[in-house]
Amino acid sequence: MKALPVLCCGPATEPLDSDASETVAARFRALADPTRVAIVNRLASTEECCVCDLNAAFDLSQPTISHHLKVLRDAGLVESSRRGTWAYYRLVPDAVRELRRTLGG
Amino acid sequence: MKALPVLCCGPATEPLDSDASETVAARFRALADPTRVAIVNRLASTEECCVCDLNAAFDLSQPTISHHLKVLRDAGLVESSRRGTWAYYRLVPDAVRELRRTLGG
DNA sequence: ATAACGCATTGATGTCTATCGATGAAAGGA
DNA sequence: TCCTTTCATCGATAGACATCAATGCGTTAT
Repeated sequence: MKALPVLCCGPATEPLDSDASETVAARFRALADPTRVAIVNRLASTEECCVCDLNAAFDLSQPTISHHLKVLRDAGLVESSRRGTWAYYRLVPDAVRELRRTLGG
Repeated sequence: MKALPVLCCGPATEPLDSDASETVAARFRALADPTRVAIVNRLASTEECCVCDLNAAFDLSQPTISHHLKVLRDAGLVESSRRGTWAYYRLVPDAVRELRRTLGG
């Protein structure tokens, strides 16, 4: 999981090389699906959430939710920990902040 | 081109309905490609740019660049105007700000 | 020990998308 | 008028992705 350039689209932005563009695009790609946006949205106001709740909240199969969580994990936007049988997911606020900062401001 | 919800991922975020999630995801999807990130990056520091310059700057065919510009236009992130034979593209700073705000202020 | 539950992974499938060559449309120049 | 340039659109294709059923694995309950 590579570090994000400071700016991509804000005023006074420095030119990105193609590698940096790919890194930024990869981060946005993680949020380019409505289900993942909804998952992140839920985690943003829930502190912590077990997968079973997400499975219940979305009208999608359990493997599909698991897939989306993996995409978000690989992007560094969420992190998880197992406690007993359950897996709990949390948002990584720094990752969101970093992404916001990339948009300038 | 729908309006973006105020927040999707910031602290104290309100729950998004599935329609709002799709709207947010669509905006991110426009930036989910390295070429489009690079185009937006270039426009962010160039004020205005004709398509011919973009064609020269990227190692991609002219139809491909044109396709990416259409995606960015449909997302409201850029706008264009023709002057004579040339088409000039500009960033829409408000769209970028709106997207940044969605990530939490 | 065995059944049941929670979650991840695998494999398959249909859809979306990035890319290109070919073509079209509009404008300018010879 | 005809040719050239600039850009958009069309049609085709290969690769990526969202989705599900089936399966595997670890944990808890009976």
